[in-house]
Amino acid sequence: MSKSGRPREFKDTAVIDAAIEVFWSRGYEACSTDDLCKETGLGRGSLYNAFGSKHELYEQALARYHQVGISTQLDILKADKPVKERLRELLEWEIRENSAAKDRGCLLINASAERGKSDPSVERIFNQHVNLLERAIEEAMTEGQSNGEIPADRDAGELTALYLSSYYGLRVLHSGTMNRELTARIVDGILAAIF
Amino acid sequence: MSKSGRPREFKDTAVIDAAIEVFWSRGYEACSTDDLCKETGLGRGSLYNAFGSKHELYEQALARYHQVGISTQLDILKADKPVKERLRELLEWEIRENSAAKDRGCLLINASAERGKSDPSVERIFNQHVNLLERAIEEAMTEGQSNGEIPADRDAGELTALYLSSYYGLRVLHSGTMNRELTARIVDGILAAIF
DNA sequence: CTATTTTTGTACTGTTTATTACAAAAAAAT
DNA sequence: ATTTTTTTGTAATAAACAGTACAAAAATAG
Repeated sequence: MSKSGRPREFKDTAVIDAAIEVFWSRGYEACSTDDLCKETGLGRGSLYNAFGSKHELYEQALARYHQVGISTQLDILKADKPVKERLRELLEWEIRENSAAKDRGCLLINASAERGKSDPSVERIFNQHVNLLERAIEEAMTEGQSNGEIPADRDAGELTALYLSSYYGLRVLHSGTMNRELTARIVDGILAAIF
Repeated sequence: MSKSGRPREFKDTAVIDAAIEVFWSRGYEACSTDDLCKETGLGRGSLYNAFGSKHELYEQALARYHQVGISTQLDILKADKPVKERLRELLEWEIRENSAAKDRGCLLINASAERGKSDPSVERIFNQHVNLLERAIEEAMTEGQSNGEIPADRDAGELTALYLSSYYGLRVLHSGTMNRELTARIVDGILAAIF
């Protein structure tokens, strides 16, 4: 059972990774299908044959970025370490990640800001990402409270919301201002507020 | 000394306000000069004669949005009230503001996410906005410490960074997820962490 | 080899884009 | 009333856009 003809000359994931780079650097509207062809190395025929449209490729790029990103973040939050270390390491991961991404910030936040109100698929994936992160943070908080790292009389939901919002603020302010002193103070301030 | 001919049929500020609405709803790249003409009510001739280009109108829109926004936020932060009330009121202002803006969030954050890395004027105005906000928050924090509202042994710079990042996270998460329970918990969590 | 299937590059399509050109209109100055 | 200055709407322009058509190429299956 297989009538395979000529095989593809590219790996889908490599193309999507290249597309992530393009959308990350220029955003959705400012990048053209020509840009996508050039950066992925595909011709128009191949690109449209494999992905259907610019928007479908965008969706796959966001989905992959989400997938990779959420898994590394959840790994950090669920590691077998003191809660304080995990929460610090997530913040430090963001610092490194943003540097590696040339201060372009988080692709999902950028997508939400550019297209969240006009593209339901962007809104959906952004919500999913935040939700998974929020749940993992809350688990860490309650764990910290039951092992004595965090005062048990504080509201776990509030602690979670505080950390989550500071984390997203960090991402926006770090890439937007590139003020390293400010970001260092944010990291210290978040941890000092919880522990 | 004035050789004035036919006077304008529009007020510049009204046109810029209409342009703010367009850029806020669609972003920079996704909105066309036709959109701008339709929403401002100007013909192409008038628009180009008065503003020069789409980008120059964008710059004026961002500048006006910044001006109006920073002044109301600084008014709240410098009001003659307990520091705790001021800091709460800024968060509550954001809730109302975002609702009034139909969950489109902050135009400057959106602009920074869409174009911060490719448009120097966006980066400049975003930095200026954040800086003014940061300074006013720090003033409020040190004032709170000297009048006993805030424990004096905590680092004012860290408290400022914490509040600022949470505030920006609130803005992003509020408009991005439209999760009202989360935003309420963020507000409570920020205040509980400082007072 | 031949038949079949799929990929690939190129040329093309029709639309939309930002911006300009320009003449008619409208007001003010003299 | 005529000149001067500016605004205004329309028409035009050239480039860029997302997407399509299609034939040649390349591989497998038999």
